[in-house]
Amino acid sequence: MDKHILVIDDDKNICEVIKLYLQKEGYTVTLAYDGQAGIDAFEREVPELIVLDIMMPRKDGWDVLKHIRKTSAVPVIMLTAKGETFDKVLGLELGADDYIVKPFDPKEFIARVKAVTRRANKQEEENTEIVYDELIINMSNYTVLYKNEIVEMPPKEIELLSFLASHPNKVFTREQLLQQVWDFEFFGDSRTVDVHIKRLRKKLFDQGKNWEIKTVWGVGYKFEVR
Amino acid sequence: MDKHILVIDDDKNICEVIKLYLQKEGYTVTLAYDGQAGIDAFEREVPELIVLDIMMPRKDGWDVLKHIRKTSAVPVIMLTAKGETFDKVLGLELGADDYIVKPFDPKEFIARVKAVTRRANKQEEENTEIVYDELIINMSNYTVLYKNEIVEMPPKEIELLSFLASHPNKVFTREQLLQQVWDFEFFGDSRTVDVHIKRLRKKLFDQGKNWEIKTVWGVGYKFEVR
DNA sequence: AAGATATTTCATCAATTATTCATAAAAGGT
DNA sequence: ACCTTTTATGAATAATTGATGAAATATCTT
Repeated sequence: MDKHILVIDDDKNICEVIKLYLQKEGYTVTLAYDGQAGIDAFEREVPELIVLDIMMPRKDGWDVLKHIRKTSAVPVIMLTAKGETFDKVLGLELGADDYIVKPFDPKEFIARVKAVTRRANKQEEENTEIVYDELIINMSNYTVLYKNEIVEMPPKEIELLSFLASHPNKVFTREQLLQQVWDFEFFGDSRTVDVHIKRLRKKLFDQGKNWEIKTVWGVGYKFEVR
Repeated sequence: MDKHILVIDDDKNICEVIKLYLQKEGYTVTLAYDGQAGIDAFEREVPELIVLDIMMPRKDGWDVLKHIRKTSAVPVIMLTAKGETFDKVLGLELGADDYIVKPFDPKEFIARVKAVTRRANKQEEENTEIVYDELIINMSNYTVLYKNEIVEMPPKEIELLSFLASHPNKVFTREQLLQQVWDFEFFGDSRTVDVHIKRLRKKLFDQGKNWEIKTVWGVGYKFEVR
């Protein structure tokens, strides 16, 4: 994942502040100081999210959004100054994902950014089908096919399998898995992961497949593909 | 690793004291006596860590931090005088990594410095792949490839190998290795290192490779590259 | 609300890895 | 060559970590 965000706003101070916050969260940030520059940057960089001010000289935020939506479903958060009325209907129609009123609380801003990107990523994940040889994980209908047979599995197991399988060969600690697959802030027993791994292995047990859920002793688990 | 630290504080006495402690730990130290000088030094030197006082004339610590964070994720420890309240929220938002209240205990200070740098280095190391000819150490998979074959190894050995290999030609004493590769404060037998070295050599034994884990008599070990 | 299903926790055992120790071997100094 | 210091190594022991079945909770269905 690239974690790249494009910020389009003619107020350079605001840009800087936003950039700061986002960078602290680990995002790479591109700034554009007017609508046209924003469109150019967008076409050059393929960001994961766009933060877009409405009131800008020449090409305003609505124009930019319209333009972007012609070719892309990238999530967009609109910025609007206090006092300015935000036309929700228009926003909705044009496909804005959220809007924030300036001046805003940094925490809230970050929270919204995360919410929107999470939603978007999820949607992406939900529509993904992961295929390894005879294993097909389909997250849009929560089914797992193994050797052409449907393997019945509870959701958590599917999610865990899906997460591991979508990052092949990378080792994750139990803590990382709990964070990624379980709820955002989950402080349960890390043995929980073991149990789910065990069940997955039991259900998908077989010789001679080209992948395997492997234990990395003292570290965690990985979905290993040969 | 450069082990270079930049200290920014207008109190020259404190600067000197800090410098002393840090140098005793083997760091190279640059001092800057006001915010602007600090920024200049930062741009010139690329330190591994910055120690930054908040209350300074003209450009205060927050300004400096803001400036630095525009371009860099270098770890920063903030200094704050007793009585002064440290705005944790602001600190967190701006991306400070830790803060220490003056006057401080030298031991604690050093401990924090080490903790912060360790954290930063770890993150860097976790995503690294080290390649020497026919040896490939991948820390994100926890795998070692030697002559295109996976060499199974317990984690400690991989970590030791990885550490040595990522500092080629540098000699480490057993004590240093215990500190760096083992847990922070590990007071075990230093022969433990020998045993792990032995096992590594056994597993990676071969003639005519362009690297070697070499014993430096009376000192320690190094990963020597020809 | 009862029953079914899913998830988490827990206790125990087995497997793996880490550490220590005793002894042998090697290196350095005189 | 001889003695001292340091390192290498094999084997024993200790400590950690993982797998697993079963029990306890939580969640979902009807």
